[in-house]
Amino acid sequence: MQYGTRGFGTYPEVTKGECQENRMKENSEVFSMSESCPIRNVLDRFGDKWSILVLLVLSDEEKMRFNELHKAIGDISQKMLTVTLRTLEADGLVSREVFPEIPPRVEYRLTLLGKSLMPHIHGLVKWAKDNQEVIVSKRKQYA
Amino acid sequence: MQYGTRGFGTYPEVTKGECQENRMKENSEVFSMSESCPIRNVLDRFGDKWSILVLLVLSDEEKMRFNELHKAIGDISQKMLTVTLRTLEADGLVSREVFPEIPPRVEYRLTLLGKSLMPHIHGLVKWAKDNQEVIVSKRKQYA
DNA sequence: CGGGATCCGGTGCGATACTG
DNA sequence: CAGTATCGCACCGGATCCCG
Repeated sequence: MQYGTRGFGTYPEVTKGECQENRMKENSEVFSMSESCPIRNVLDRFGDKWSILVLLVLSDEEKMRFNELHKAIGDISQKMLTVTLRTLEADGLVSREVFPEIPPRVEYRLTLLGKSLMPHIHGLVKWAKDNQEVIVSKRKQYA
Repeated sequence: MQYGTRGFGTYPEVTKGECQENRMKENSEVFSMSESCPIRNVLDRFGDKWSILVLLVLSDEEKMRFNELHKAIGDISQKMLTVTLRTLEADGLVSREVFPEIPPRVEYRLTLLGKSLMPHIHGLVKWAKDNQEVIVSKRKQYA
């Protein structure tokens, strides 16, 4: 996540099909547009292990504390929860509010940007629910 | 991908919020439902580096050969393209048709199941296109 | 052409311990 | 409570070689 250019960033090229900037003749080399390729940006962001899960959990509580998130997800380490939340914060998907109390309290919630993403995530999740049995059985019968 | 239970599989628990099977009182231990948790299944499947990209490329050509895919994506290694295609095939999202010719020809295309997933992927991609500039700038201004 | 097999480095991520 | 710091390793994925 926080390493290098973070995952996909290492791979500068884009797909011909979707990143239309460089639909040239049909030249040999597709050249780098990594920063501006939205596909790579999505995949980079959500290809990691926990982001979507954190977003999902946040999305049906609206405002959660660190340990609430931790318990809700169950098997994420503190480290990865922290890292994931920081990344989501950096991307503007999640807001982090610190209350100067003792003991400390920190509240996380989705930003508007974050909320605007959720329908698509939920779409995926719904699809997954509808089709997981088929997929699991297909996978089994696949030698 | 092909290791162990493949990525997310290693982490058996589920989220309380979405995998409703185990909304118990509020007991300490959420216990394993990995096989039946659709969220984990989605994330497991698409959390990898290339699956979505391959699906996207396939989705706007309908029928592609191995090397076409390879060129279209540009920076994927043969190995990962093979592995990704095999996984997608095992899951029933992509079909693989071998023509017994010389030189050999193999055609990949989305299955109906695969096609049914694409709207959601495209939703994500559209969101990414619409919001990437905001995100990139947010990330920069984030110390 | 469309892969499979093997080797191997970088890193994602968990476990553990410590702090304000 | 909400983290940070350090350590270690599995595993992801690229490079290379081979094969029908």
